[in-house]
Amino acid sequence: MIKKRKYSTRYVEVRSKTGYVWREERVSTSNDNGTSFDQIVYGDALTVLAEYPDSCVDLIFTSPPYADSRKRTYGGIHPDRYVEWMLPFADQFYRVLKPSGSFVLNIKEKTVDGERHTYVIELILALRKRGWLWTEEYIWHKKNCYPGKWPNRFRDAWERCLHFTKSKHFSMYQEAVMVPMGDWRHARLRTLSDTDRKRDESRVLSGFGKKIENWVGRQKAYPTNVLHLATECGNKQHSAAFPEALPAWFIKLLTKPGDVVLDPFVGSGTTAVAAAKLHRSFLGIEINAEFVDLARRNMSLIGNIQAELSLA
Amino acid sequence: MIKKRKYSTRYVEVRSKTGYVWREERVSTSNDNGTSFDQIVYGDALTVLAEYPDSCVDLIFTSPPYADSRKRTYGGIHPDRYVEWMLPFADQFYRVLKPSGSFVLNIKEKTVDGERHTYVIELILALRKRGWLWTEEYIWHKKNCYPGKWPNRFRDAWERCLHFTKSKHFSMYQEAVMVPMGDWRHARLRTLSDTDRKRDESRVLSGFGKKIENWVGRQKAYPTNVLHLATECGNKQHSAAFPEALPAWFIKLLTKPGDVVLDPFVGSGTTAVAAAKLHRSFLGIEINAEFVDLARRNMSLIGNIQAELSLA
DNA sequence: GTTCCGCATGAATCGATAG
DNA sequence: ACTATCGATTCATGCGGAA
Repeated sequence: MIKKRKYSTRYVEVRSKTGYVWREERVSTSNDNGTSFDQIVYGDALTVLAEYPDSCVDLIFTSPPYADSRKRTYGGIHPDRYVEWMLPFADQFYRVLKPSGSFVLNIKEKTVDGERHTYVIELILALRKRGWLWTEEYIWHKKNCYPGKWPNRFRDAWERCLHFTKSKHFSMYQEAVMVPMGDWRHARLRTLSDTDRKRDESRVLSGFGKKIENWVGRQKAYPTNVLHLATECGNKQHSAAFPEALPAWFIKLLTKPGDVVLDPFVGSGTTAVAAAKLHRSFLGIEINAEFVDLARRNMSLIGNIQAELSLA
Repeated sequence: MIKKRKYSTRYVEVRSKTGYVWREERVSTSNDNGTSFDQIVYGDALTVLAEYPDSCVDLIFTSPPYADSRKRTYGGIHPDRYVEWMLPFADQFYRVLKPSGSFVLNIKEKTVDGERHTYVIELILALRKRGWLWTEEYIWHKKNCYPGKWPNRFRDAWERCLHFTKSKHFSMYQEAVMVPMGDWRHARLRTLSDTDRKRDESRVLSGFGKKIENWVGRQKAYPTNVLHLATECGNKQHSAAFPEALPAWFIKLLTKPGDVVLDPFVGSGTTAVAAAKLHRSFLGIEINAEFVDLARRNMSLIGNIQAELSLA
C-alpha cells in the first residue's frame, strides 16, 4: 500500500551573499512507511517523526542544538528551559525506536555565570522518568579543543555521549569497533594511515611463522568508553559539530548493515554521511533550510565518491 | 594562645593475621587551630571536622567511599541513600573551607541493574542547593583501566573529578601544571602567519608585541580538563583508589606551598602523601583503623625518603 | 610518491563596555 | 541592576602546496 506523498509549501529565510532572502520550500508532510528513509527531510523533527510508525529505527545518534548557541539557526534555547524543550522530541524518539535500539546523545553543558550549567544532568534524570534507561556515558575526548585561557578553568576538551536504551537487552556489535592492540589511543579511528599499515605488515612479515599466528591472534582489543577523536577543522564551509568518526563509531557498534539510523537534528549531515558510507539506511531531519541544502550536497558528494570507487 | 589538646579513648576492630581483634585507639577531639594539621586522624570526618574552625582549609580533595562497595571498610552506602549520606559531610566541608578554596570530588557512578545509577548527578544538584558552585568537571582518563568484557558495555576508563568552589573567584595556579607543547610549534616559531599577524593587530594598538614574544618563546602549554593518568599498578597491599598523580595535580593547581589540604576519607593516605611531598600542610581523616595504620605507615615512608633526600 | 611545512580554524569563555 | 556585544586569549589538527 503506497500512500501519495503530501507536501506543503512554506517560505524560509535563507542567507545569501548580500544578506537574507526568502525562498519557497516544499516540505514533505507524509511518508511512505518504509520507503521514506535515505533522505534528508526538511522540517521540524517533532512533526516529521509523527508521520513515522512505531519501532522503525535502530539507532538515533544526534547532537542537539546546544543551549543558547547557534542563535541564528535554532533560536537559542535558554539553558533553564532546555529540558522542557527536549522532552517532546525524546518522546517521539522513544516511539520510533525499536525495543532493541539505542539513542546516543552527544551533548555538553555550557558555562553560565562562571559555573557549569545543570541542564544536561537534569535532562538525564528527566529522560529516565520518561522510560529511558541511562545505560552508559561515553566520553569523547576532543584532542584539538578550542584554545583559550581563563583565570578559573582550562580548555574544555571533552563532551558526553549519553547512551540511552529502551531495554537492558539491546543490540550491540562489539567486534565491529575493535582496535589494534597496544597503544590504541594513538590509533586513528578514522583510517589507519598507510605508514602505520606498512609498519604493521613489516613487523608481521619479519617474524617467524609461528609467531605471526600469535601476533595476529592478539591484534585487536575491545576499546573502552573513552573515545579519542579530533574535531575536523578543514576548509569546509560548515563547521561540523563533530567528526564523522564519532557517529561512525556508534553506528558500527550499535547497528548492522541495512539498519536504520536517525539523526533528528542532522545539521550538515555528518551522521547521514557516516551511515551511508557504512551501508546503513538513514533518516536526517533538519529544520534549517540552509543546513538541509548543505546536508544534501554532502550526501551527493558521497554518492560520487562511491561511484568512483566502484569504477576503480 | 595554645589550648591543651584533648583525647578520647575508643576501642576499634582491627584485622590481624587470624581475624579481627579489638585495639585501644587514642582519638584527638580538639585541635590547636593551626598546629593540628599534618596528621592522619582516626575518626569520623563529621565529628573530627566539627572540632576545626571555619575557613582553615585551602583544598579538599577526596574520593569518598563508593556506593555499595568496600562494604567491609565503610559499610557500603546504598546508592539510593548516597546523597543524604554525603550532604552532612559536604556541609562540614563548606564550613572549614576558605572562601578562596576548592573542593574536588573524585567519583564515578556504579552500574546498578544494567544502568548507570544517578546518585552522582543527583549529588551535584544537591550540593548546588547547599551553596556549592559546580565550577568544572574534570575527566580522569584511566589509561590502563581494569580489564573485562560485558555484553552491553566496554571497560570503564574514566572517572569524574568534580570541582566545587564557594566563590567564582577562587585560587588557581595554572602555571604549576603546564605541560610541554606539541611538536607543531617548531614550524610556528619560524614565521608568524598572516592570520596571526591580523589577529594581533588589535593587540598592537594597546600592548604591542610583548605578548607575541612571550608566546613565541613558550615551551609549555596549559593543559585541558582531561587528565591522562595511568592507575598505579604497584604491588601495594592496598589498592589505592587513585594514583598519587591525581591529587598531586589538583594540589599543584589549587594550592601553594604551605597551604592546607584536607582529605576526609583519606584511605591509604595517597592525598596526604602527595600533599606532604609538595610541601603542603595536610589533614587526613579515616574512620577505618586498618587504613589509619596504613596511611601513617605510608606517611612515615615519605618522611624517610625526605630525610634521605636532605642528607644527599 | 613521500615528507615537510605553512596555516586557517574551531559547538569556548571571561571581563569590560555599551545600551 | 541587568542584558547584549565585543575584544582578548590560545593550541592541536588536517589540509594543501612545496621540497
